Amino acid sequence: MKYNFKKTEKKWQKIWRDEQTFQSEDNSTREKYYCLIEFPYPSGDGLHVGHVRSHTALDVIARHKRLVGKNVLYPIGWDAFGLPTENYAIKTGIHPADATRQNIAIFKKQIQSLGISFDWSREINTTEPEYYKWTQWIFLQLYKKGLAYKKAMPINWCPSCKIGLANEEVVDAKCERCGHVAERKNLNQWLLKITQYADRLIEDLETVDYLDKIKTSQINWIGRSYGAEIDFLVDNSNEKIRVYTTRPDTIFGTTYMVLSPEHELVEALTTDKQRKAVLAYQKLTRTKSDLERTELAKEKTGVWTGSYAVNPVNKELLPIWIADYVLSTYGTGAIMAVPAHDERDFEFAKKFKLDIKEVIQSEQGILAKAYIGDGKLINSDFLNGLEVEKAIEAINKWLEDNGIGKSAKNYKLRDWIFSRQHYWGEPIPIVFCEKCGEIPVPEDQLPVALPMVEKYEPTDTGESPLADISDWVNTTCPKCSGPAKRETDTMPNWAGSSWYFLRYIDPKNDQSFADQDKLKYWMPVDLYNGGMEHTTLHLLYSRFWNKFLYDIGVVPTSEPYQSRVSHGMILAPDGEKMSKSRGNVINPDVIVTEYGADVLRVYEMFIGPYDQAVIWDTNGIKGVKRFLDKVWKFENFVAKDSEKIISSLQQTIHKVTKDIDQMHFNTAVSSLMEFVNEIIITGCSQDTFKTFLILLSPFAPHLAEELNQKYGNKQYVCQEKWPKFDKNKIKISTIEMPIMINGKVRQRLIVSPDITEEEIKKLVMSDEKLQKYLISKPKKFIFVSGKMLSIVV
RNA sequence: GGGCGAGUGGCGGAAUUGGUAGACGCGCUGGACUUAAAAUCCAGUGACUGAAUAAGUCGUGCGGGUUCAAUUCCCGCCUUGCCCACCA
Repeated sequence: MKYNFKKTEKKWQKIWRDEQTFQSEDNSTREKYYCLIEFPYPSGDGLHVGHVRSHTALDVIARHKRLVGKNVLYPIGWDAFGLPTENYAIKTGIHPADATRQNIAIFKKQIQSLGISFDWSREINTTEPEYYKWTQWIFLQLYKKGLAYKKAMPINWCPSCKIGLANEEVVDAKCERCGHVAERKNLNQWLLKITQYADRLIEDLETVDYLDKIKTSQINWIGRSYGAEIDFLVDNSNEKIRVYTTRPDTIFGTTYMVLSPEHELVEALTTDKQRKAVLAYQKLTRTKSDLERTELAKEKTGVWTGSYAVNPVNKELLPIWIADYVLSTYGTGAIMAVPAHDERDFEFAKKFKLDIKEVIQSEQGILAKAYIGDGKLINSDFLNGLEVEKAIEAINKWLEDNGIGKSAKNYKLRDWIFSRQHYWGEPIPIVFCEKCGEIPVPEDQLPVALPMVEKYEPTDTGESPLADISDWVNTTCPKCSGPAKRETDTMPNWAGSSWYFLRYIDPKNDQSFADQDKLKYWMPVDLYNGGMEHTTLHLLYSRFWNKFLYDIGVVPTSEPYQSRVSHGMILAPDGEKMSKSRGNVINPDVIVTEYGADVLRVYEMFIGPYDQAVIWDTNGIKGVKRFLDKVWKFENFVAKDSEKIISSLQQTIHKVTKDIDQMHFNTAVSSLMEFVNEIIITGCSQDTFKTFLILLSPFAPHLAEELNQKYGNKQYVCQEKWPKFDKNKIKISTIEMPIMINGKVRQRLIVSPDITEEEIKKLVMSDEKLQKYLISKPKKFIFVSGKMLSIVV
């Protein structure tokens, strides 16, 4: 009888749903296992085969953990605020809330057709007031602790999306969303002080188990460096310039100073003679987009202010320049330039014919390029003869003793720009009162709900569309009850996803974001999977929020995720990224309809190493279908298993268990295939076949359940016990042992696996084929028990 | 320019405390079944020499090295993917 996958898959999905088979227990004495998949953004495009890959992979793990007796939490929800939905609303007039609802319904149906064992009773949605009430609540806690503040600042501005962008959202100087070149614009923005957590975000990585490349990318993004801050007095003036440098040891090599064009001292330091040039340069850099600045990076530009600074160590006069290769947002926005030992300074000095003074001994001629390596200090007075490391210690002490500077550290990480001038996001719960100023909305008035509107178009002024809704904007001050206005900025996409893993633990709680006892039981997340594209930002932001919540005593662990893994992308058959515009998208629904969910699941697990990018191959699906058909049609049952089958079963148990643990799903599937190929030939007992069905069930749950039932098991496969590997049951009577002569395999002998060296030598000496190689006397035997024999003649 | 990773049959890929390279799957070739096709089943399938299921040579990006033995370890290159790029 042919396997009716459509009927069977529907049948089991209904049973699982009706009986709530995969619901996690909150008050359990069993050991917990929390596995988390990044919740999808319910876009209008529907589910992607990439979603299927990661959701299935963690489903295999979740199902396996249940079978070994763990209380598993494997939840799903929707990260539904965001620009695409808002843009869709602008285009079609459909309210974002309606569009979101529709998209979620589609995603949900698609995911459910795959038989993923999510606990649907915990489904969450970041756009529901019951959810974002708590996102706003967390913001208020940050605000209370002084970690949220408003500041006028130049932001990256996308003139196409009409939205402020965080540094992280500017890619190649372009808007991450639409690709339009980003500009600079001054706006009042909310910021979160993530920089205050920079050190802990680096150091606590030692306590978690992430892939090394993920840890590295977190560390690089934070970009901590150690150096010194040094004050340089300005000649004929009371002003002083503070610089940050990682190489204070080279201070005697300073030949000029550079301020960023935006630096606050520029105006005071500019002489009348230079004023015109300086103003022109400032204007030029202001209008330059980031892209132009990047593209022109090779060519250094700058202008002299007309002033000089005094080098504190030797009183030399140093001309003060402004140049846009010095960034206003990093360090102090000013540098001491040491062209002999810094590539950028060298380039600048060459172009403007400034002095180059060598202070580190090197073999190379300094005229060709800057020397940035180690060596002994020269031309540096009291530092002469010291190695770089020692010299840094010495100069730091000198600076401190003389009150001129001190050692310091710096980060590339900036505070997180948290404002967005858009409609479809969480309103920031702050009001502005004419009398009382900036007032947080009291917690009992949360959520500050998004008002229903007809128009979502962002304004050209940069204000949020919410600013146009006077009914909503005008409110009363929670403190004095006088007239007040609401904050009209909304939160970025990253807000709701920064804490969703906590909400799954207690999704219906209306007293707090989650119950403390439940949090203590479930946290931290044991396994977190997501794409590489989120390993810097989302991971950093959510770790920051969790640490903050830990500090105020409302979550039990400092780190939210015990381990983090990432999946590779699925590329289209042409080797390109799947995209609508290329027309090479594979729709998972089509595969499910044609072959069934189990085939799609097993195929995606078999397609290649989980952490690597793979190319979709429609032919590969046929192979998986053949495999599952063979399992369905299997009927070569025998009363008693052969020794060979008993051993093979144990080896398969061992391999599949190990591979699931290590996320080597492709080789787990291939060992299941090998086992089936074997029992088709030799036959196996029904018990052995049932054990095999348990091994298969995480990958092809519907088929495994159906066959399990067919062979009379009342209990579902998903409620069985995972078989235990028993090494003692493996009995191998003979092996093929290769005999190597001078490094080449010349013969293979069938022998017992525990043959001794003496016995195998005897066999070799009497072997006909080997005689011609053994005419000259063997010098050396290397015998690896149970593996091989190597002979040197 | 910097950081991390990857290069194995016609294709996706397997194998690393150094120990039979090419598991498993696709594709391909031949055969069985069929009026025919699809599906299914059986056999074969790294390259080369060879009538050969005799024997042998070569073979894991390229060039060296260590070793009885290297896809695996070391040195030097090439190619390619991803991430970050004026961070003082």
